[in-house]
Amino acid sequence: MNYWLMKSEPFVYSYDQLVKDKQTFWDGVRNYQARNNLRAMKKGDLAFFYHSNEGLAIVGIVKIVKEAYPDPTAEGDTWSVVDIKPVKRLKNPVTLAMIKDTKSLAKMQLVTNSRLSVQKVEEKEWNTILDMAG
DNA sequence: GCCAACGTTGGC
DNA sequence: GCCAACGTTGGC
Repeated sequence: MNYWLMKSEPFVYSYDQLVKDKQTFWDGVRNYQARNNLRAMKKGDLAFFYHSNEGLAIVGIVKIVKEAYPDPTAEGDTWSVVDIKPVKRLKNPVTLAMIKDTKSLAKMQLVTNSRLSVQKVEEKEWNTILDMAG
């Protein structure tokens, strides 16, 4: 089982919207690294849902319910999407500033490669963030 | 709104 | 295949 982190600008697609929709396909990824991460996801994997630009925090957890298939919004099968559904909202969002202040999280791609929109999260990091969320 | 970091494109 | 130019992302 692997852990991931997916980013979205809340005014484009927020965690609230996902809760409302119950389930969605994660489209719009146009970066090879991010796409490869999407393709590495397995059904049942969990991912943090991060709000970029506004909020700058991990706000919730989502579950991968369908593994990668061709992005219906793109030509051909170069790009992929996965289906996700909300698991739970974090009691206390974990902000980027908090993550940056935490030594054991300094190696997270969120810090070192902030532009990557789909990232892998190590189990230790996952648990640390869960602790921080209360 | 600015700008740094990064990825992609295209000329050579 | 290199690298300059350009576009996009995302933090501040």
